[in-house]
Amino acid sequence: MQKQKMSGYLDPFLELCKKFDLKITPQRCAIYKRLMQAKNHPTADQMFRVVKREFPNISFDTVNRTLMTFAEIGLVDVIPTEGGPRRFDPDLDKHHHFHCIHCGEIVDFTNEEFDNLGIPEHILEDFTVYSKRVVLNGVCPKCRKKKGFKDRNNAKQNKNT
Amino acid sequence: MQKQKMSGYLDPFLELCKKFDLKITPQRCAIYKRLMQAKNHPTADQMFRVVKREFPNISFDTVNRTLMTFAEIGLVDVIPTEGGPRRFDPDLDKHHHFHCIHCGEIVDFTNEEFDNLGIPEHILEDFTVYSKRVVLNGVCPKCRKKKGFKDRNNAKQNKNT
DNA sequence: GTGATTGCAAACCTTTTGCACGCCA
DNA sequence: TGGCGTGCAAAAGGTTTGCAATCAC
Repeated sequence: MQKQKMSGYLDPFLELCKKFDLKITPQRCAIYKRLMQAKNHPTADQMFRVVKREFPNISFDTVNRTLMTFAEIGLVDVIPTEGGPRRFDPDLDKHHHFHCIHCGEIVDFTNEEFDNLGIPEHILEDFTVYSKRVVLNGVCPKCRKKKGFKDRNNAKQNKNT
Repeated sequence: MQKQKMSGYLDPFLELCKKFDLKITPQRCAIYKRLMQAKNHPTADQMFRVVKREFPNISFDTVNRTLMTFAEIGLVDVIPTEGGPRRFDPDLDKHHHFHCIHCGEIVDFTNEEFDNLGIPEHILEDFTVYSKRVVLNGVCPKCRKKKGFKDRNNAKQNKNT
């Protein structure tokens, strides 16, 4: 009966599995379920810890491999990061990223102007484009407030005062 | 005399070092020099191999740490990647990235419309923005041509024919 | 002279790979 | 039943850290 109650939100997942000839396993279902609830671009390890709570026997590899599989079939996005562990983005709606070069945090934001950007013709001729995103780099509010924060554009401010 | 000949292109680098109280070491100069000649977003390891040719004693760590230092002072960009080694972008001019989800290649392109995008007011209020970049995700021409390439939007195309 | 920088080595973290067993279709 | 998927373990790859020696200022 659990299965029937859950079938609703699992539908798009089941469909996609069928489409790509992926077997429907309890592990994959659990990972999908938690993924849809996830906020803030979880890493494979974070997902592992969450899923492990209701699926104690699951291995990290399964979670990691499953997430990669999900990425391949377009169920999640893999977020480019600057060196740290891979991050997955379950939010497939249009949104953009602000990346803090200080703490590494990635903050989502939405913006219609960015959404409506056209993709240049000469790109479309040669490339198949799946997604488009504006990425801002800088310093987030939290880091800006930190004592001793050195603004890149204001180096040696102390010396010049 | 070598030093005098080279002082020209090193000038902006020397200035920046002074600005941030960084000591000017032969290692840093060599890395900077090669970095400015680099194409295609080198990794720390690639930079290490190149610099090593004219500076056989240099260690990987020095190259890696120096590149991170350069990134901190805004001399290079760190390119977000999806899992592989960190990549550095010495091209600070406005440009945008196409990322191939198949081979991982990052292709630069320029686009005026993208360059002229404004940054939303509500972002500017809370965040300090250093750079803005449009990132496209998809499949590059090389991968598209590969035999057996599966279009994400056309799974099971063989079965449906 | 002094503190930043370098080179070396080990530690650490994450991802990848190989393989036997088990489960879904 | 057959083959994909899982779990375990080891390996690989890349980055970070600690420290002593060295070098720029």
